[in-house]
Amino acid sequence: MAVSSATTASTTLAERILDALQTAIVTGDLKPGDKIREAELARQFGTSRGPLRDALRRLESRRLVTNTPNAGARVVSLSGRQLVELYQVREALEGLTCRLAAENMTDAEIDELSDLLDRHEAEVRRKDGAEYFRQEGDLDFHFRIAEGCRNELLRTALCEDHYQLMRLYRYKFSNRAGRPRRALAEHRQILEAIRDRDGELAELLMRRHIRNARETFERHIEQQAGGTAPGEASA
Amino acid sequence: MAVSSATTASTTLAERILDALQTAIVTGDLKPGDKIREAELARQFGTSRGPLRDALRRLESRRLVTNTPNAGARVVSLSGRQLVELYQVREALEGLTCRLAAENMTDAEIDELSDLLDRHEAEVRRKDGAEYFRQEGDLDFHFRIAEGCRNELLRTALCEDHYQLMRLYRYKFSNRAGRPRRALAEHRQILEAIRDRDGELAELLMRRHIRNARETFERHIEQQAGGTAPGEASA
DNA sequence: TCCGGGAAGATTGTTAACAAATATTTGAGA
DNA sequence: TCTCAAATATTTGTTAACAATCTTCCCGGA
Repeated sequence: MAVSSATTASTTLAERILDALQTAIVTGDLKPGDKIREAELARQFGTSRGPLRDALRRLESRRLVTNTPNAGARVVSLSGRQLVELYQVREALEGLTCRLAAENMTDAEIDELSDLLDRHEAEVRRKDGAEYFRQEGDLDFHFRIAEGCRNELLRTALCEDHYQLMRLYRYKFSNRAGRPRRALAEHRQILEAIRDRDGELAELLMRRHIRNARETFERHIEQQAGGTAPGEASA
Repeated sequence: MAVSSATTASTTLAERILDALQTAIVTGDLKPGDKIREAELARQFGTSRGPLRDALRRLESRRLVTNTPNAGARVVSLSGRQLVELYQVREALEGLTCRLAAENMTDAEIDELSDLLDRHEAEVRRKDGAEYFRQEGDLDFHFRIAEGCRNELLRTALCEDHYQLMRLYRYKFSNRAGRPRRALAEHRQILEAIRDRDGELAELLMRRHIRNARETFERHIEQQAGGTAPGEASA
């Protein structure tokens, strides 16, 4: 999977469980709101509850799991409002990230980013390719930029926290026909600003890109108003 | 202590240890770079290593503790560069926060914020008061705004993560004579923008406020160039 | 039929002992 | 005296059992 970063052979058992659980959540094997029973999962992974609890605490810090004392853990379930909050924060954070990336990425990294967009363009032309793009390709672009910003705090916050949440809810986003193509065009614009080392413009374009995605999402949930908020357990 | 939020009687043992350890780190009982021995601390708290490890994982997610597998945990030790990164992120995050606060704070909250600044002004007039202000008062202002922004994601990121790190390094910041007074003036400006419900201006002023603090800090570490980076174990 | 109380069951929180890895000390050799 | 390696000691990672809490289901009463 392009986005899930390296599957490094983790040294400690808790870390391996963390990776496996995060993948299970993000790919949908565990769905938002699902109860997580420690004993059951521990048996499933062939370990004891200790390392599993350890992994759960880390997932909690990444906001992929919520825990209520003595009552247990569940896969996170965000309301529409919380998803809008996530977009608001992303707009500020990724705007900064993109400006820094324009200043700090190497020429080689920029060339690779360009290649990535070429591949995305080819994939968008095929129907299933558009599906792929919608699901993982878009985030791949953002991943690269976060890696290019040379600010470890930002990179971690985005790649390890925010983007994993976005993956979890990706099937809710950018559903409108034509959005993938438009998103790709926005990516190209951003790339050009980065290539010109125009940090100010890169920030502006990235903010607008995310604002567009948010507005698409807001229209989406407005359409099905009265219905259940996405990902929330039906009340 | 004004800043440390409520000392709620936590339900679970791990949470109580978390609070106690965070306080110990942030107040300086445990210093940056200090090794954390699980057995020793567990004995100190009168518990076993289980809940203590649990608390350590959570502190790790708040970036107050770093952990290397099989080698143990240490109190975080940020380089000058990492502190500048922290300021960069804060500028983006708190700018947004302040704009939202201008739109969403209640009139009552704004009045309380005004009272807080009055108290700070009185304290700045006394020498030791200036000291207090430099240490905790400044952050208190930022705490209130984060609580007023009505975005839970932002509030948590700032109050639970970033501000605690700032407290840890507060003795490194704003050391220049006159900075507390200037910071207080900036706070007043921000408050007025919030009272006018001028989100755009509030964001701009908050960003400038943090940028000023960062530049003060950058001059500070430039002065002692060649010396050890702040908080880093001397090489 | 609906509501509340309480016992039984399941689940999480905590503990202490064991296994594996890392740090430290000791001593031989140059 | 210094360096390197082996052995020892310390520390972290993991496990399984015990305690406390919550959830569920059943039953009696209105």
